[in-house]
Amino acid sequence: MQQPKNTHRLLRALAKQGLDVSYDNNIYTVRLNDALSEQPNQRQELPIAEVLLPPDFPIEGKAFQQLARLTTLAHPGGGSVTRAFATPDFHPGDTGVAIGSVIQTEGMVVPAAVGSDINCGMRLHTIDLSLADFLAQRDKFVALMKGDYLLGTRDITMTAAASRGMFADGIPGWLEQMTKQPMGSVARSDFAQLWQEIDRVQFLGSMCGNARWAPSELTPAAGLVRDGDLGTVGGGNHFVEIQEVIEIRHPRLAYESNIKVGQLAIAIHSGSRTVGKYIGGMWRDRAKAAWLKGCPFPQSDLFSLSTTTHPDLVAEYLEAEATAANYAFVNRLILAELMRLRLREVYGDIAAPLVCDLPHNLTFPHKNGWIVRKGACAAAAGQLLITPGSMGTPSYLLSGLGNDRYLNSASHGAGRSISRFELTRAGANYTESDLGLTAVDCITLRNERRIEEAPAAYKSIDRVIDTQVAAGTIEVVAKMRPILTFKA
DNA sequence: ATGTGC
Repeated sequence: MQQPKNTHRLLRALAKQGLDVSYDNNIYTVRLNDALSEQPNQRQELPIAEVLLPPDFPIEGKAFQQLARLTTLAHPGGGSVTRAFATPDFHPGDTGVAIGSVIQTEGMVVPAAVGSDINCGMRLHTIDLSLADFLAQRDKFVALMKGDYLLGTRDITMTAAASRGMFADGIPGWLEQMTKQPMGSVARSDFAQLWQEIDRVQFLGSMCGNARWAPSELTPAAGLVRDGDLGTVGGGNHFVEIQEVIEIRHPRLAYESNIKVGQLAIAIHSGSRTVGKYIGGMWRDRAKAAWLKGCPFPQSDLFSLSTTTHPDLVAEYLEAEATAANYAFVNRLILAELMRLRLREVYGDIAAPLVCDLPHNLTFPHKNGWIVRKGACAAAAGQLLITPGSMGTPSYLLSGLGNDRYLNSASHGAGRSISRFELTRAGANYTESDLGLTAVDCITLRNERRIEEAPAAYKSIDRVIDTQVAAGTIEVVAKMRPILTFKA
């Protein structure tokens, strides 16, 4: 495929900034000139970043710049990025890391690359309920959900032992204590079913028992803990949604997950809320404080921790990250549970089994080092993953193909094309129909949130998926359309 | 991402 003419000028502009970008068959290859590298003159050959992007997608210079910088990170005491890749939904990030970046590291971890939104991820359940039956009592359901999600009347109370179990061992640690002593909004949950569903939570096993590190502020020694964050979706592109399966493309995998055309589903996009912000922020600062004296700071402010010079801090960071990740796994479980309990209240004793739950913002162990996925899913062979569209557009259930060239990774969303700032700045006069909002059934208390996340602010999810199918990183299992969205 | 912010 030829590089389109309109990108020529942009590529030349990037070259002037020190970025050499070449294009071939949907793949942009990015190199940094030595002057812009984080380690000028220190490394013979810098790793190359590849970006999987359809030729007609807008090239965002800032995102390319951020990816290139991330790719050249190295620790003066040992450790470096060895490979990098970006998914088609990649776009600039606020903290110097483009969303959709994937880096492979050896001998170091990069807390600031994971950032605050530790274990942001997706969860999908099917619901045994027809669309007609759902819509018949939609308003009653919405009224109940407004209480849970938007007005904060939910009650997430647990023993200190359950809270400690959650941080240390995630869902199993929390369930063990909650099964003994059910309380709060989830007391009526079917705990036997929650135990059975644990196997469908991806990567949870690597977290269990790894989170020995938890700040005492988060883990009271005794008494009852009333958690204000658990069971809340959070802002930005986070949501809870009722969807309808509209297309099956992989019948066997769909069948194995109880997915049929016309099937309703619950999709949840949320993370570790303020716990991740607290732990991510703390470790960004700790990595900076531990930087070797006399060594120049990285221009990007992305400080790594080296296993050569600070093995104890690397281990402690991974434990801290697991602490927040476990919190996020339980948060998504509780969000699903609140939804499931409300559905049962309105529609009777309907089943809503878990299909999968997966992180897309985390440090994953890989060979002798790690793969950091910042807004990207693991896509090992046969692994289910979800790429949600923007508000009002379809989501995809996918299966990984284990494509090592692209670091076994896939997109986590459609990718923003218009910034939140641009959409809400004074003088911006977008109408609801300009933004594609008129046909979206979204329940939220603040209309600015709908505008910031409008369909028109995002790239085409269909193109994002098609590009990856063509590249051989994923196959499509099913496609879902949104029926009803809840946002904070 | 974050009860957002120098």
